[in-house]
Amino acid sequence: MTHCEEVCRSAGVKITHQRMEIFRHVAESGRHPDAAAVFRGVRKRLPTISLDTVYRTLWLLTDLGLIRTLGPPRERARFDANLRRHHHFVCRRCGLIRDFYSDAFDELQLPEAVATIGLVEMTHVEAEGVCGACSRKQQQTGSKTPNDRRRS
Amino acid sequence: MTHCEEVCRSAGVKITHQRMEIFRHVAESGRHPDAAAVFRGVRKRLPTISLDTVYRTLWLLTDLGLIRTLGPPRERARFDANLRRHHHFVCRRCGLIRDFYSDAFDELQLPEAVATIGLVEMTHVEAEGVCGACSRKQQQTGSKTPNDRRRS
DNA sequence: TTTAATGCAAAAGATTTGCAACATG
DNA sequence: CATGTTGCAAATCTTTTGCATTAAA
Repeated sequence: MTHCEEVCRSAGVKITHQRMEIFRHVAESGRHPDAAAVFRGVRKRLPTISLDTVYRTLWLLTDLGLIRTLGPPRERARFDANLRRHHHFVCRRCGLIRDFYSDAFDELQLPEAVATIGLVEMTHVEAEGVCGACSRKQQQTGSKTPNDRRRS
Repeated sequence: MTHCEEVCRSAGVKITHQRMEIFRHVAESGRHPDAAAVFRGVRKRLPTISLDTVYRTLWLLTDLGLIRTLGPPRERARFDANLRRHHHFVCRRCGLIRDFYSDAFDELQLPEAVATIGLVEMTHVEAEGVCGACSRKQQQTGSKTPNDRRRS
């Protein structure tokens, strides 16, 4: 939080109420919100904030290195203020992402073949599955035809 | 390809020209195209195909288990016809995704803490970096102000 | 021929941009 | 007070849906 202010100051970027609340929301919610989720959260404290300010600020904080994005660039981004090395659990049903840690994973050696694709800057493990909440909720209502399942 | 036809047939799903071309494009392009990319590719052979057919078909093929999606659900999906267990290299600049294989990664043991989050169905490693093409192209033009970098 | 699938057009979402009003330093 | 930032509205882009037409079985 203070770190955020320092970085902004030394980058010559103004410290506004909006920016601080947006950073705080990403940092405090252990979740990995997308822009819309940040907007909903921040609006509770700053009811007049606009969605475009949220977008602009999230990308600004990313450029300042205060937060990072998850997933490939140019896609609906999720933001993460956890800069420690970590790994992700991703829920297939609801998209929830939670961090976890593993020294073993941190020490993984990439196969040489990867070097031919590009220069790897970091690696992390994605564990896909169904989160507790989702597996409690939907106990498989039994969809017969394939199309039933499309984008709930 | 024939496998695709068999699965469609036994699911009572009609085998159309569009469906076969869409599957072929995802399967043959080693890339992991999103819907728009599939549309562009398939349009070369089927100039009258519509984007919504591409969307509907991609989700249908996913439901049939013929392809799978990458990334969290409900977000701009990328599709992958490689059903072998594999891992991904993701380019930070252009979003390119390439598969690679590693027995060591396949044998990873998850820390127990993950079990409290949810039920893991599979894990894979994401290696982030810059692909060959991108590192050749942009040799850092030297952006000073942070905002220069926003969504190239 | 019957039913499912397609293509079109419009609707619904998500994200970005131009500009006048406003707040920070 | 000067400039960078915000909020609004409109523009773009992505994805989904309703419906008449077409094609597969």
